[in-house]
Amino acid sequence: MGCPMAKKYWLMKCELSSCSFEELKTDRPNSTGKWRGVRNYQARNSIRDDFKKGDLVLFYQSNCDEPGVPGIAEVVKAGYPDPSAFDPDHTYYDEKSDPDNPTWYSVDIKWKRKFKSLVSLKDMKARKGLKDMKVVQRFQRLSVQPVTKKEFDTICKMGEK
DNA sequence: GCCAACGTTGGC
DNA sequence: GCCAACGTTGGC
Repeated sequence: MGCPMAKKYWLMKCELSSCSFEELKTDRPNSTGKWRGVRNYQARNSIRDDFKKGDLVLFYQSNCDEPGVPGIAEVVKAGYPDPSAFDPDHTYYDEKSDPDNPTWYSVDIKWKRKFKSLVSLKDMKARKGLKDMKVVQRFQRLSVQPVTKKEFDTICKMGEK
């Protein structure tokens, strides 16, 4: 364990229709959104094991005219069981998830900063230093992806232009 | 709205 | 435990 307090960086995808970056800021108590309904094991593992309070998140919007990253959010609460999996009335209910040994996990993220301009997927693809990012690769559907500090910084710089 | 990729499901 | 079928994702 070299540096246990080191911040981690993430990219989280969200469909524009279900939660825009603006909504996170203005429509959520304390500008904090509860990330529910992740039903993918790889993403689950990241959320359960690797997310830490204070980690920074690139908020990526998919399924819209201009897919891209409008800004940054911060992890405020990490790796707790996803309550929606235990609620039979909820869209994301999963009868196989046991409250004593939950299958699915949640994370809370807080709106932090909006870029001057959207960093679009197109721009990210055009940038050589970002070509290893999962999100620029075609058919990469994983909704929670780790990002390096360098990639994170590059995107911040692009957004502040 | 098309369609490629890929995760999940379920029959065997 | 293989693998075909099916559903979902998401850029275009």
